[in-house]
Amino acid sequence: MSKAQGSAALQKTAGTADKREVILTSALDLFRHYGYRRTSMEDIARAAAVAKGTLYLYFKSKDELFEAICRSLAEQVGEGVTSAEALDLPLEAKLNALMEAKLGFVYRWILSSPHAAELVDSGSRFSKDVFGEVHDRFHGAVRRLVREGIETGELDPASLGLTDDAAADALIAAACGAEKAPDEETFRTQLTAIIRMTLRGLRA
Amino acid sequence: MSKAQGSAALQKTAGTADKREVILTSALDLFRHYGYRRTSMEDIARAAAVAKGTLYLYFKSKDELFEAICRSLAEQVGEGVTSAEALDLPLEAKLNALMEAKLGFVYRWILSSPHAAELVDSGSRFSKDVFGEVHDRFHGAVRRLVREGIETGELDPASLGLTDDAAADALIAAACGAEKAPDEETFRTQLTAIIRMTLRGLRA
Amino acid sequence: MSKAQGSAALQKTAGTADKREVILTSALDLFRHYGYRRTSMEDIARAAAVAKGTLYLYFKSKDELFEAICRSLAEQVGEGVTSAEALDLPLEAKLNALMEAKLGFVYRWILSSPHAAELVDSGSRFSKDVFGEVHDRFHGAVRRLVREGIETGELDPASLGLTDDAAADALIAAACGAEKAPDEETFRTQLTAIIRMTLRGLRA
Amino acid sequence: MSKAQGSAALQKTAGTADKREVILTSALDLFRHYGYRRTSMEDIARAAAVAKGTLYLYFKSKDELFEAICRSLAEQVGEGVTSAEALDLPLEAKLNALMEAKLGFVYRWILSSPHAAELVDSGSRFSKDVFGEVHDRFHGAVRRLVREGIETGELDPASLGLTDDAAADALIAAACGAEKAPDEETFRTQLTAIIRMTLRGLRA
DNA sequence: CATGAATGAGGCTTCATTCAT
DNA sequence: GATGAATGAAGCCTCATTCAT
Repeated sequence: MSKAQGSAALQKTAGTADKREVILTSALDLFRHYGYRRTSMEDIARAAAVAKGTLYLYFKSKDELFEAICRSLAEQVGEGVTSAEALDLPLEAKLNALMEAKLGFVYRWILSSPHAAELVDSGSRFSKDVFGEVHDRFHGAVRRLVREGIETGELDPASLGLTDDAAADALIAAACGAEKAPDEETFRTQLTAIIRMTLRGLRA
Repeated sequence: MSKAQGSAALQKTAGTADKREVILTSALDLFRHYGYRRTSMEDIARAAAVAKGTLYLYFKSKDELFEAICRSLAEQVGEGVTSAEALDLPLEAKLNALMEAKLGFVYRWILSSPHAAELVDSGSRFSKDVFGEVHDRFHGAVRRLVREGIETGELDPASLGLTDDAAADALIAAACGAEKAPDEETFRTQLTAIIRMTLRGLRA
Repeated sequence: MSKAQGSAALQKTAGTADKREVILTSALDLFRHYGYRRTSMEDIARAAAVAKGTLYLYFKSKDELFEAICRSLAEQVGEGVTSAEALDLPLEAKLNALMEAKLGFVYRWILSSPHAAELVDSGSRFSKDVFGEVHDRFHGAVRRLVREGIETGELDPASLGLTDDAAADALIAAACGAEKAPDEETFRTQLTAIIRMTLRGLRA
Repeated sequence: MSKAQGSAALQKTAGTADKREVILTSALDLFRHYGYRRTSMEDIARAAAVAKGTLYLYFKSKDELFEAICRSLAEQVGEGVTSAEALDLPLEAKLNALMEAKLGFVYRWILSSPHAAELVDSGSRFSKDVFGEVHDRFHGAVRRLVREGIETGELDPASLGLTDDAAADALIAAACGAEKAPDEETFRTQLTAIIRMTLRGLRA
């Protein structure tokens, strides 16, 4: 009924040019709160303060609307990762920045939702394609960072019986574990702790 | 259509007494393969070789059927954790056993499915309650293990600026990151790597 | 609204075994009165005194329901043609019987409807297949009849510059013109007149 | 999508004065190819290279647009019939000319379309009114022709037990049967054959 | 206990029509 | 006059759930 009346009011003041944006925002909001299944196109239309038919002027179907949301998020994450990659920082700080860029953003926008998992799953049909590029870039950045650490003698995965890449992958996997944190503060605390622990474990 | 004809035939031979079990098994199977949304009560009935109405003799609703599955899984995980806890092993081996008991089982049954996320999400409404107890027990076990390690002088979280419990929580979080592995072998490899890295990081 | 309340009441007394039949009858009735487009599944359900969902237990879609109607009619026409073919009558009488079997039935059930044309067209996607067999049988019967007439010396299409089959085809086409009659009496009168005229024209 | 892009381009060069004509032409084209239901106002607008709203400047509704098409066709048929009526030809030739004027035109523009039936039906609500006048004129012309034939002694419907008008009506009905021909050549062949047969049947 | 035919609310989508620019 | 973004009623279909047998 009045699921998203509040945000509708706020967004109504937005110009008509970016109605598409309003729809995307409203939809993401509802998906995060109620999940993909439980959010009907009617709900989205109401939240965006447009008619149901209007949604179909901007998105061919509910699925495509969802895909557009994902694409938009992926883009933002991508930019964050690229920025972090350009920073000139010591190893641990840079790893933190990279992880924060990737996981932090995703965390704040998606995973903090009670329906995070379903959202990710609903998109699983295409999320490989949508999130693939940014994921690869992130992966590459971490691997490079690890290799640099090895070259400078700061890291030594071999002493743990790990190849360079296996170490990087494990580093990433471990950091991802922080995503399950119940709130953002915990998330950040855990992410830092994990990175510190694992990096120390990899040190020569 | 014939989604689960195969298992239906197999299960038909089961006694009528454990029809409830057959339904649970068939449903889990379908949920894992097709997701919660795309699995209809009709599909489940067919797979379990019973009539649709029969499902409602054993479970009040689709949601409750799903909850029962979760409860059953939680029970099995709980038993595994308890067993692992009772083992008399060195620190790293025991941590591995505990993690394997908790994560490995969940991984094999849920997360390895292409619809893992949706399943986890579908249960999010109540998963706290269902998985809460086993989760707490697991958590307690790891914390105890960490404290033991500190007492024996093997671990020293303080040197990383972490409290005992924060270290245990980060350990768990990091291990959970392995759940995203694409296949079981990778999962096991990464789990081992993560534990080795983090434990070494925590060593005195 | 109350489009077909009347027939609904009548049909409600029918046994549940032939609910499929009730649906078919109700649907044909509505299609004839209101056309395919203007008849909604809801209307049909109401007329058949069943729920909307029930329709889908018997027919996969609106189109398929329509196809089933056509198939049923084709079957009945086919039987009529077969019966007429078996009769032992003089040429003109037999031609009349055949035409009546084919055109008369179609006329009474479909073409008398103000939406006849749309119905035929709606089915055009498959009507070739559905009505094809009966149409061919009818065609063959008329052609055989014409050839017999020629053999007995009663007919002589050649004197009009027509081959045997062209004569038969023209005979059929001419008779079909009667289908446009505004009422059944006119239809029958015209059919008789057309057959008499054309046959006399073909006589030796 | 690009249903009628081609003709759109061609028609774009037309002056704005006869935009109405362009719309009519484009719409008829689409109706013939795709049927009334499957042709949306959007399709028509695109094909006519105007905006959707423009259609409503010239026609109050989709139905009225269709009615205008019918009216335009009726007018052309009417002119054809009037021309044929004025010709000074022997009986059979004149009948052929009249039939060709009426049926041939309709055939070429409507009935040759795969959606003929639906079109005819879509107009059934008002086609009596639209096609009524031309139909009556045609009817009258044929009846007069028959009466002339009787007066000159060329025809003798009474010998078949038919009144003058019944004979004329049956003649028309029979000729209409040719409309179902699959292609124009067959149509013309059958029309000629039907007229020859029936006229010979009516000869004294 | 078991069945499965029946239900009907609810979801997604289309499209004729309107109206502010 | 012309536009095309916006509308919202209406249609088709799915599926969790019920209940008479």
